[in-house]
Amino acid sequence: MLDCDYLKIMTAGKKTYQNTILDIAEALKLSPATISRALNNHPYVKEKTRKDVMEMAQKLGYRRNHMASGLRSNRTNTVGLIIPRVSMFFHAEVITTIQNDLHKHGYNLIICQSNDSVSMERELTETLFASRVDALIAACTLQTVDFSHFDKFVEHQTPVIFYDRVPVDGYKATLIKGEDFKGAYLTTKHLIAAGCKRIAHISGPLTSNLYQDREAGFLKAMEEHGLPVQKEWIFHQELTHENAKLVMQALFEKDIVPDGLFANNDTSAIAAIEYAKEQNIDVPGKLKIAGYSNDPRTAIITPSVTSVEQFPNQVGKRIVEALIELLKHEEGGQMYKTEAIIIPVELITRASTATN
Amino acid sequence: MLDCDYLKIMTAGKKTYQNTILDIAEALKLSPATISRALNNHPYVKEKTRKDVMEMAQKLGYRRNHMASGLRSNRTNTVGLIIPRVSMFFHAEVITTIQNDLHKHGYNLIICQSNDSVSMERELTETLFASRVDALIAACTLQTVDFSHFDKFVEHQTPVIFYDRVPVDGYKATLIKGEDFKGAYLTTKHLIAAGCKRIAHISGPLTSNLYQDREAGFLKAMEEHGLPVQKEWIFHQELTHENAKLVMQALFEKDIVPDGLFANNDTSAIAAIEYAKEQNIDVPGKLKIAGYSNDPRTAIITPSVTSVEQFPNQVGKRIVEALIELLKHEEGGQMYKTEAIIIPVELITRASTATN
DNA sequence: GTATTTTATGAAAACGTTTTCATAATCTTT
DNA sequence: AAAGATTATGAAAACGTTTTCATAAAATAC
Repeated sequence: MLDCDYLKIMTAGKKTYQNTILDIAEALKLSPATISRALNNHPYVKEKTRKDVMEMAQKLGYRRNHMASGLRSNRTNTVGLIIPRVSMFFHAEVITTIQNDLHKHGYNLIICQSNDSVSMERELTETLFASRVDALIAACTLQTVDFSHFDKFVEHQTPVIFYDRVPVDGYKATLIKGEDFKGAYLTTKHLIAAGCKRIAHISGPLTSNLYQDREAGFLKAMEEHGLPVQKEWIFHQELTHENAKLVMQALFEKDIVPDGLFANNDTSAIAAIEYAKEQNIDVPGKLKIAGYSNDPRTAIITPSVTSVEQFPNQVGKRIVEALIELLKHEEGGQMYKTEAIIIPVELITRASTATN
Repeated sequence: MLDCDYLKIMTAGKKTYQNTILDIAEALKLSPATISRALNNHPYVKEKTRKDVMEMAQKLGYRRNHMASGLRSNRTNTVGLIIPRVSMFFHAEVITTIQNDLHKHGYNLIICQSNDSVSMERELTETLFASRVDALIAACTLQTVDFSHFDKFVEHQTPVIFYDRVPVDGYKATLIKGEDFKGAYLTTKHLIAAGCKRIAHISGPLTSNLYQDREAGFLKAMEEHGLPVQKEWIFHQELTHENAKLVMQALFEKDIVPDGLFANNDTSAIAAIEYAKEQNIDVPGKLKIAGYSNDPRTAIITPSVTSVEQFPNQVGKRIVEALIELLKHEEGGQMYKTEAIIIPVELITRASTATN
């Protein structure tokens, strides 16, 4: 008869076959406290004990109950993420990196989509707060101007990181943004250098800092070159395929038509290319087109589209870096970085803006 | 002096300003049990009481602690998801729907990426199991042939749903798959009908049921039309851009070249189109090309690429439907659907396979 | 060899809910 | 009006950890 009393635990007629810390304690004639310490690499536990515990845990197929431990220790090892939509190229890439990097540090990621609805975004902050996430990452809705639904996290000392679409400086959260002014400035200058004199601009809603900054960049470049800006050639709208087509129609049924177009996302730029093809408008001969985000489609369409690379993987990487640092010195340490983290952009020039 | 004793709770010098069920109980002179029942819409609670509780909860900014409730009730209202990569078009779309639909039913989604590594996939099952997810959704690695790391969920009565890349029938889990045989069969027939006689086939690793089924569909169509299948024109490989280009080089440096290509994903098909452009091979004149998945890029490239639509949103929708049903009659009910759910496919024909 | 520090363990409380059991209050039925 | 059924509430245990406090054992210092 072997001394495998503990095996009874596994086969006992309990409703659940889940082994707990108490089962390990019983099997080894130790207290639950010691088991917990051993499993958590607490310094005050004998090497031999730790080894025994680890082995027994393995043997019993023990798995820590995250809810119990989270309840007691007030940590969940879970980070929440709120984004408009998973399936946008830029965001999909950012998420990929965030999830991979967080996993390396032992954190889970709960992903929630606002579908670009402010009320949904608001609701999701409730859900994630109730889930007691250790930190929150958010790319807000374009319509989000009031950020008060994030206040509860700040008050509760939970780090919040905004990226892409961020609140104004001064909010007690970490901000990670791209060089939107510069991206737009470079693109516009590039169009001008390629010979464009009458440049139209498809922008997003000005409720978002993103498009404010880009428009400023656009205007700066135009101004520097003494080019007139026509108010009715700047469009503020949701950046969809359909809207972009409508804009093109409106623009090209007039007598004076633009010879350059700076669209604020690639979907719009692609729609413009398609319209030009349909109407036999020569791109880049008669009209040069640039987009934003360097979506893979820009490289594939004919003509390929000049766009601004935003390095989504860099964004994701920096987000996790910042987060881990903030989570390290919890209690006491700053819950946010005082200055925004800026991710550089790069203009990728392609056929749609070529000269000759 | 107003009777707002309960306000003290909010401002008391506690370390955390989190209000609990006990605070509501105290404020209303009720027991925590009643509060809990009121909040959970338990039938045995007076209408007036429920109203009072709701109001006070609102007033105190109460938010349920998911960990505490999960610990006690053994439910987390969280579903785990394991996929190869978030940023693949098909998966991004599936996730979008899953997350949105699950949220409607009050479930959170923890998304994990295996990066197509079997060992990572194995590790993630551990993590998600320890998190006590109420259910698991998985799209496995192409190399996953042993599914034993999912056994713990099955044994623990936790529903598991596989999609896209699934284990053989008979595993105690719900299976959701596309009509892979049919998709490949239709595509091949279409190529043949368009006049192709020498069709090459870029397949994935045969470790996955996906590519087994598709290859069977391809072979069936070829056989039906009495076309010879050349072993060396069937390639089993990781479906990357680079690999596809290599295949094209290999194929077109021979004397006898194919006049049709059926690629098992769109990335490969697009790579083939690019190669053809570089080498001035007329598509669809000299070579007709078809892909799989109906990635947005297929519609945009010139020539646009024939592909197979898999309806990712349908897939996501059906996954959640099945899940909710399984979770409803927990305890006792089946933990899986005995027969696989099949999502139809549709061949989208485009310029790359057009005749004359 | 005693006093002190350091290391190692255990007992018990705590985390915030849910749920069982008991009981009180109310409503039906006779 | 008594008996039974139903509705409404409370007390207390439970979920599986972590952590505080106390104390025992070992190591170090005097």
